[in-house]
Amino acid sequence: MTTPVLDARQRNILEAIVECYNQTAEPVSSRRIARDYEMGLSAATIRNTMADLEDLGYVTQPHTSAGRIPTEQGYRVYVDSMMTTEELSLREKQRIQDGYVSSNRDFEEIMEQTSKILSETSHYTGIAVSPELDESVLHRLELISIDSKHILAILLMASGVVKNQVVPITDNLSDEEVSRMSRIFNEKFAGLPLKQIRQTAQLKAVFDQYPSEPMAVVVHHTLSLDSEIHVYIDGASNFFSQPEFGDIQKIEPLFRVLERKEQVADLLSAPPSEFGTQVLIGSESGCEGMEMCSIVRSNYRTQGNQFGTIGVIGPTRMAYPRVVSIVKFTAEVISQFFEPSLMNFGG
Amino acid sequence: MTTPVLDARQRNILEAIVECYNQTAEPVSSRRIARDYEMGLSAATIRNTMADLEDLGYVTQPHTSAGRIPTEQGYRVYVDSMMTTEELSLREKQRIQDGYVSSNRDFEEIMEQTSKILSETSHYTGIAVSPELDESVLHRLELISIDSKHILAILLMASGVVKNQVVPITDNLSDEEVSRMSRIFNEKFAGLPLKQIRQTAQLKAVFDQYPSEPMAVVVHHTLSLDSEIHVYIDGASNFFSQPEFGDIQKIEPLFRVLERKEQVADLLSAPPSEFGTQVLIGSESGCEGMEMCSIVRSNYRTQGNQFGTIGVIGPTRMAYPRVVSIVKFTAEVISQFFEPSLMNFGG
DNA sequence: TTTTAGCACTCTACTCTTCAGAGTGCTAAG
DNA sequence: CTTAGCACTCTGAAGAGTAGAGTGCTAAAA
Repeated sequence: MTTPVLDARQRNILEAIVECYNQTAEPVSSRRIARDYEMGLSAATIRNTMADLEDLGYVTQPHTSAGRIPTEQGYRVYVDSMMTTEELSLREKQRIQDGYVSSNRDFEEIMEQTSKILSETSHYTGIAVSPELDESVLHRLELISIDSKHILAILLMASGVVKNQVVPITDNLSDEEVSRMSRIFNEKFAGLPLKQIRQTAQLKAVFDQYPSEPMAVVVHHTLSLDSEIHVYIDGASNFFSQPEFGDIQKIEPLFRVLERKEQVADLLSAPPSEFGTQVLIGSESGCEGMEMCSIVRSNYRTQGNQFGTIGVIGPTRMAYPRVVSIVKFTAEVISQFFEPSLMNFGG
Repeated sequence: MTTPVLDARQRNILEAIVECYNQTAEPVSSRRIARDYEMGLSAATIRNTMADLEDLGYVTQPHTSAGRIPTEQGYRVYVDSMMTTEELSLREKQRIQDGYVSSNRDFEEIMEQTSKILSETSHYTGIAVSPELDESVLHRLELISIDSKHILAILLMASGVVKNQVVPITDNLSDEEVSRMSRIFNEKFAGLPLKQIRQTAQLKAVFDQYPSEPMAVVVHHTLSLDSEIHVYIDGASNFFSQPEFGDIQKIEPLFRVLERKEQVADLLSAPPSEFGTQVLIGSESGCEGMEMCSIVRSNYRTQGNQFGTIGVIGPTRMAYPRVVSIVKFTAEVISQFFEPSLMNFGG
């Protein structure tokens, strides 16, 4: 399907409709555009053009005698080829960066702060999704003997993330045995992604050098750690301030979706081909309950070349230029946190 | 203020009003009670008693020609002296315990599962609050040298919780120096609650045995770790199913509160004098936005004799007997997870 | 050929009224 | 002390009327 080309006037009027509707949340009338946007055209002329835009599918009328509101298709061309993504002011950039000062650069804390900062600066719902641990590269494993029945396995990931796992053991192992185990493990596996380690570790032959029982237990438990993607959400209740969500029927399905973390993670995670910042408008997300929402998302990079996602969910009637700038800039800020100079222990 | 004593009939009718209202969410009429509850009394007689109950403050009328609904005071006597807390069926107990089978006994995962289980079995909002780390006893500190610029500090808490902290250092420290630092630290501090360690560590004299600079840095960073209480919430959108929350004005303030995790933690955390299971009805919680809600909460015990809280938040019109049983039982199940036989490394 | 003024038409949203139904309080009889 | 009966009150739904906003169309003006 080829999108019909709009002439200059049609573009101007569509842009005016989008911007006016985004401010007021009410259908935009021809008179309003004639009055508020200096086009040198009368309301009647604008009416004609609006009828054209409606035929082309860019705007629609809630009812016969109402103004126009943009369709998803209308928003799509606006986002793709009309809006000018404004650079954030220094003040706002500072504000975003300041949001992180209190944090200890602890991974979880950064994620939490991110969702909060995104929601507070955008006034919509902020979301941060951790990278999939499974794809992440193991830098080193450390084993510590806790007591006669437990070992603590510490996984230092190349990304800077640290994960623990308590491993129950039956035999009492000496400190030497424990450190030998970690040495063997690291010789085999340090530098590989967890996923691959998991696959390889199933081959028993790998451990023929060592009495297989305790080693197998340790490996098994170590690798069975929670590899879930974590999702951090903040500012969901900002939706209550949006007039078009002033109705329970409108807002309930949305909150039901936001409570299913895995679904939110899928929603935010871009197809691997696409990097950078994207906008999903309305039903483009393909998510039931999110038809009235748009998503602005962006990738960040952790050190092990892992990618996580952050984003903002708001009403379709969203301040796109601003939100795109915020999400993009915040993703850059996070990526910096994970840059070698700051967090390197993967020399 | 002494609560007036109710006679048997008044008690029966109050109980009937509470139970009927809890089922229907609509004001209860005298006729309905006469018909549905076998009291051998006519509607007129019940009306008289209802008027008495209203004078005493146990029930109220939304408007002159409507039935009665219980007041907070009415719910209070119901919860305190009328309802019979039913024992959960074996099936339900099983269901709760099964909710944990997939989990690795990892602390965070148990908390997440708990909020989910509470919400799914109660059909209200389930909440789990971790114990305050600050009060928690440190079992042992381990230091691992990561690279020339970073040490990893691992805090093994007596409760079974494990926390990490990456500590940046300036001098390159040998493995022996690192292990000597942890030895000194443990000699001084193992077995003490974090809070006390924090206070003592401020006295420089404590470290006179060791070149104070690197040690001080390590101690400072180690103790500055995120000691926040974590709050896990699930099933908040169950409120949408409650007819009395069918209005944005009713549900918005509630969701605003649920988004402020610290506030939820305060709400759930009982005054230290009270253990066991408690019910907070309506404005008893003293929390703005929660006037239409009740809270059922219970403590669980971690191994270091630390106490966390779990609970359920639902409408004042809540199935109290059932929810109290659920919360109580779930708290017992969690406490078992932390029992020495399963998780001991604090010999 | 394009733009605009004018006008009839349509639809919404608000207000007002009416009316049935539900439930009470009161009174007087059982 | 209990109950039947009845007048009274209040809600909520349904219907009618109205003002206002906005459109589409037509015919004149540029």
